[in-house]
Amino acid sequence: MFRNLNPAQQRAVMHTKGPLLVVAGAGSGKTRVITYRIAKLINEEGVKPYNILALTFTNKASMEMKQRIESLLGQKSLDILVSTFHSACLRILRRDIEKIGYSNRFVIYDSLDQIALIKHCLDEIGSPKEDHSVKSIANGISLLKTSLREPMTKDSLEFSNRQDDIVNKILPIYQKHLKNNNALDFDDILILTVKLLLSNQDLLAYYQNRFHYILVDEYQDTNYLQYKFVYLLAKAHQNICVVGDEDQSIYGWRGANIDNILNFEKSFKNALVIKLEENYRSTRNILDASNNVIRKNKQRKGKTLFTKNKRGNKIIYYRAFSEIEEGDFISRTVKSLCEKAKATYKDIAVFYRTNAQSRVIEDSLRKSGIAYQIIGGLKFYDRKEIKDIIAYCRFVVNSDDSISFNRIIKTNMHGIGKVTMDKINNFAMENNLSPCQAIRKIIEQEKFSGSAMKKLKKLNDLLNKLRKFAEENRVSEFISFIQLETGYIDKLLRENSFEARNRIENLKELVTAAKCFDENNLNSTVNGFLDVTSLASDIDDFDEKQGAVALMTLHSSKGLEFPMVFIAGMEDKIFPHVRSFYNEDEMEEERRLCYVGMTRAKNRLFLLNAVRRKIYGTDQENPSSQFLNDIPDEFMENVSPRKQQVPKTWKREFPARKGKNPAGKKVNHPFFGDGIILKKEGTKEDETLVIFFKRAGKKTLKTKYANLKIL
DNA sequence: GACCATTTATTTTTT
DNA sequence: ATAAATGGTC
Repeated sequence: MFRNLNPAQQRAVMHTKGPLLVVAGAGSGKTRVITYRIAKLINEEGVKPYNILALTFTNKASMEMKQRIESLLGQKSLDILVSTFHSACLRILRRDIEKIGYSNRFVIYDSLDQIALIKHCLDEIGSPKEDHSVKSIANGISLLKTSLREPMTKDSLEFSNRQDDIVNKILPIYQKHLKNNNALDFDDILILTVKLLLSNQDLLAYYQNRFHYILVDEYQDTNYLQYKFVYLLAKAHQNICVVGDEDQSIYGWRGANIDNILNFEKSFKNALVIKLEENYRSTRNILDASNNVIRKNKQRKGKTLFTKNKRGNKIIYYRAFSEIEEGDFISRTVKSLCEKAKATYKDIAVFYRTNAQSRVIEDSLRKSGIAYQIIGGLKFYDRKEIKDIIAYCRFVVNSDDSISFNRIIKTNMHGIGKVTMDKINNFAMENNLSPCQAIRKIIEQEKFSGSAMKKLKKLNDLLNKLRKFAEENRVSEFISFIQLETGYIDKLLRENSFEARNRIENLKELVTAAKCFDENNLNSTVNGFLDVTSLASDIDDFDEKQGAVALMTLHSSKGLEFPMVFIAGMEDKIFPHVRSFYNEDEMEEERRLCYVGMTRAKNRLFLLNAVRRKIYGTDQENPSSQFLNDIPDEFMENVSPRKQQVPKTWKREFPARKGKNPAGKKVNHPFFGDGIILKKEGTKEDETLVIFFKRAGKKTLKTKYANLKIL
């Protein structure tokens, strides 16, 4: 059975007892090792499938793993729990969250709900919103929560009491509101699970005993909480196998902790480390070029992949004049690949650094009549119309959920506006009531004047009607009922625009998804459906069987492979992204991202960029990506229209004139916009400028990198 | 409360 | 360029 494994893979499969770290390079047969190892546990060691837990990050990865295991083991495999971290934790919480003082009817707030809640918090403390970007606060909150260490052992979540920054100030208020709304954000799902296990030894023992063998995929992307969760479960039996590759860690900005994999041997004593360094995916040219790129990083355990595959074609480098021409090159090449290299659309993928880049490429593909499929971007469950309907669902399940209630009001279908809404919210806050209780009270006491009262009563009746219907019908029927009964569909029909019709299609799709859920779950509940929708993402249903070129960000490409890959926008400031230039760790992460992108390609790789490109409406000229400089000529062929000089370093459009004080000069920065120089510090290489930007405020920048234009 | 004009902020985002 | 959020008027 294990003949078709190489020696390293065999060792990984055979080591079934005790901690094991498999450092699996790109395309080194990682999935094969995982599935064979599970097969060995069950077929040869007599381990019950029920005692095995396999953790992944995405639903797609877990579905794929399920399929691979099933094709190897058949029926037996169905009892293995193959799940994402979040859905595994969610199961645990739904069962036992009451043990730590929460109701198990909690709802899950996604990133958009989180933003709405943070805005509410900012209002509450009277902090002017323009001082801070809500998104960056959300990011800060998540980073703080996922790296949280001590508070989990305490009774309440206590966070750093430093009041000097907005994140620390907002966090306790934010947590208070989550609790009041009986809602958890994504991070809470992990935090509270760990907290639950820490505070209930019996429960912990139960799960330790249940999951005697644990396997974690993409271990390099775990954050502190996920590490803690795995550590707790595996602590007793130590049968923990993690698979990962530090060179493919690209979610550091979301709190993924690369140290988890770098320090695995410290966390689990006597761990065996096996490196899988033979690549079965890419041609030698592609692999060698990728190795040259990743070699520059310092934060590595260090490994060099090799392959017995043939050398293959050289990587193609094309420097276009504009982003439009870059797109046209892709279209042209896709066509010729399909004609000459007998490729089909589904063999081809285009990666880019930011979602905004996809539009130009789409335009070009569409013009050329090439079918394409975009992965990522606006998620299905993030669409306005979907969120609106889901808000009704949530509120029916959990009437403490003020975010959903606010959303229902904002659908503008109940004739209740900002004034009435504020009154309700204030009344609720003053009397410490949930919005639902507040309405009931207001109606009882006839608190408002005629028309507002009437509308409120009507809304209350509607909500009661929905509640009743939900109890007596299946989820899909309920979703359909909401769409009709609230007048949501009617309103869209009346609009009669292209956009409205599109929204109606999406709402139908939602009903279909619910039907699917009903069919798969005999006792389907609204709450169960909400859990699925909360944890769903778009890459989950990416189907490579469709005959279409796949377009996605480099981040989304992780874990996938394609015979032919284009990476567009390989320019400094685009990729590596401008925000990484001031931080070495972030620059290393960009480099890993480049490595991930390149190693997706099996046969052909095309690296593209443009001399000029329109960004946010203005033209920008960027030198080609510094990562390209690390690919030796022997692996890459330049087919650009004209030999073009590729500046090795950034153009210094603002040379520091000797002795002259630049203070007071007006300058323009490509990212921060217009500003005025306040003062100069340091000299030569270390020279920095303190600049006040109209939009971005005071910034300190290195002259060398800032790429300023004098105005 | 609806509508239009103005302002603002735009990395990546497995869950 | 562009979409979303905010602000002002009717």
